[in-house]
Amino acid sequence: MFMPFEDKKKSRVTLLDVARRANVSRATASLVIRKSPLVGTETRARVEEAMRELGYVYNMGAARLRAERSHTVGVIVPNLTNPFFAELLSGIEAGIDSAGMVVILANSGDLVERQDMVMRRMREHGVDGVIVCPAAGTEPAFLHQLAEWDLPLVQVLRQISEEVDYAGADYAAGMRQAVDYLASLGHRTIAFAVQGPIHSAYRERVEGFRDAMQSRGLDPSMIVRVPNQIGEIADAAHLLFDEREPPTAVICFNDVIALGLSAGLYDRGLKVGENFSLIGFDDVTDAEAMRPRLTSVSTAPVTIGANAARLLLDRLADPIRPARRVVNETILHIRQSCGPIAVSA
Amino acid sequence: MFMPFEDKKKSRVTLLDVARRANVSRATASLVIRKSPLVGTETRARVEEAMRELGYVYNMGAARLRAERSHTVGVIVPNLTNPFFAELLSGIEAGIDSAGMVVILANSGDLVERQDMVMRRMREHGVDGVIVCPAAGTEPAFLHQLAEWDLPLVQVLRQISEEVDYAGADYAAGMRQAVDYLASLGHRTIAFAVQGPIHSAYRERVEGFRDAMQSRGLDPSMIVRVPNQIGEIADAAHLLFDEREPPTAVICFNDVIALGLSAGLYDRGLKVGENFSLIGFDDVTDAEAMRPRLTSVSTAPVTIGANAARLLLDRLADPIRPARRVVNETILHIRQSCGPIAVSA
DNA sequence: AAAAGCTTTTAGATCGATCTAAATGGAAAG
DNA sequence: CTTTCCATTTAGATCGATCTAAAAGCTTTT
Repeated sequence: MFMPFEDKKKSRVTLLDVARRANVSRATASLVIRKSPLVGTETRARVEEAMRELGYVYNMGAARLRAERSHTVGVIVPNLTNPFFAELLSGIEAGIDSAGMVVILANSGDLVERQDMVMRRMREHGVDGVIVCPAAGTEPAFLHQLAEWDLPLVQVLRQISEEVDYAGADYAAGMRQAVDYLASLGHRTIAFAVQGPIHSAYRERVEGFRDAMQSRGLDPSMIVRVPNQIGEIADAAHLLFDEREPPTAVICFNDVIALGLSAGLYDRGLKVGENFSLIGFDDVTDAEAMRPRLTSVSTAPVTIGANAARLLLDRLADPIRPARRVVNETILHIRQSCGPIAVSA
Repeated sequence: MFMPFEDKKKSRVTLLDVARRANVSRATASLVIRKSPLVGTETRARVEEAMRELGYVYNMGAARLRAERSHTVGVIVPNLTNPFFAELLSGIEAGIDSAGMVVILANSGDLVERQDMVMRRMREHGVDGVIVCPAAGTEPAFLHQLAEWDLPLVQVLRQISEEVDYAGADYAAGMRQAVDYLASLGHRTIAFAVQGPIHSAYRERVEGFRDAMQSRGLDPSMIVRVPNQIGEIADAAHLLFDEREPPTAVICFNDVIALGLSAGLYDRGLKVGENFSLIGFDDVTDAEAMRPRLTSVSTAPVTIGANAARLLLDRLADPIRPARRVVNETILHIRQSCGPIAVSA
């Protein structure tokens, strides 16, 4: 807190200053910092005391130069304003932080060129590894390039290459849960409302929907694209009823769509949960606060983030172990936005 | 992309390698990287060519050690799962990124001890400056300490010290806008629903509410605390009606509360916008998707983040200029959640 | 032809840690 | 009393850039 021996305007306190004050060598002081078992108890105490007295601050930059370890992890997300990614980031940050490392954050804007740029920056900053939710359109070559450069890497949420660690959720199973639930309520014509750029998580959800529908003998072709702006989604609800045979239920690609469509259905005088059924995906915190409360497939983004952090830390500990996939189970959180077909008809 | 002369398993390409290949000295190569006007055009081209051929990657860590500049900015937020902070972060990241610097992110969890810890880590990593939304209960001494350490600092959203740069919004004016609007609709008994830890932004809103109410001769004492968990807010709506004289309108501390109370009022059979009026604060993207659409005071978190980034960059350029405050105007975004008192009565 | 004034290039020290390989001191073994 | 062994400690090189101050090439002026 106070630094009696520091000259205010003078340069920072270095390890050498600490060493001198504790009557040891620079090397010994360095060992103390790194908690080496080599130093004697009495010496260690003296050095620690000196550090405190001088208000010493470790210079990570200098250490990194020599030790080739920066205690820094790059995190690249395609979007920060979406609460889903914010929760993901929160999980990653907590995991990385608890390992004594820090997160260097970057936003790719879901653009591969920006992603290239940002990745270069990460390399320049000497990150020990990178957790990336790959921008839509990322080539597998991109990830392999990084592996070539010996940069430990974890993919999160979206999967580009099988040969690289991956943390995500079982979107296809989540879709099956949603379809099964609606089918058990008697629904036969079910729409799927989608949005945004095409990437692996998108395809997994679409294919999960198709498979689940087909395996029950239902028509899986009613896939409707809605606008990306949340305010415009409500006005797109009419798209559902332009179909030959209008659906009695809709599954949404994410909760944002569910929120928007819920408003749009309300505007059309439909009562969600009574004469129309709606299922969201992701189960963000708002789902609980909607009326009717939104039934949603929970993908637990914070947990996925924590898994990604774990994967990266493990990878740093063992760079040659084969690639691993950690796929989180989804949970269908049943609330009030779905009802039996009988009532709808 | 390809590195014909690199030995795969061999150590990284350094500036010296580049210099040798271009037949110049290390110093000249360094000048090229830093875009110094001193080097001749022909030489510059030769060096850049060599960098490309060797697949050279700048080592920021080494540069920082010598130059005392890390091109790194620390950002400390109290919470990442709240979409409001995510949007703020998005604005900060964009601003910092456009200056060619990167963001080191940390989460204080709104705890001063964690904030101390995290701040130490930032210093160890040699950040050039810090943007912090101070944890509730942060002492002014904490910020002054950092100034003492010559660590450029910007406060964002919450204001602890007048002597440190600050970016925020004019919460008090926002409250006045809300109160004035409701008063113009004829409301006389207006409640204020609050939540969360006490900090400057909290106090500014509460005081703004009090002042605005008092200056119109209205009773400003109906301040109700609701739970922090969004799912529990709806059930707390009854608190509003436990008052001696139940309010006809409520202003919410933030949109999360508005969303929750809207649900709670719905559960009680009240029609928001018809026989009860509701105003949110922050105008997050969800406001547009609620039904009825939420009238809310916009605080534009992305803009505040951009302002904070600007302030820090300016401060880095001129460390001795006096502290500045950038306070964003709020805008009352009128939608459908408020109605005239006549209908309510 | 020498001096002066540019522009461009460079050798070598330097930042603050870690690492290697060797030195030191004391206890145990011969 | 010397030798061996173990636990500590250390001097000095090193990481890869930047910085300083001076040198090397050019023109232009005297």
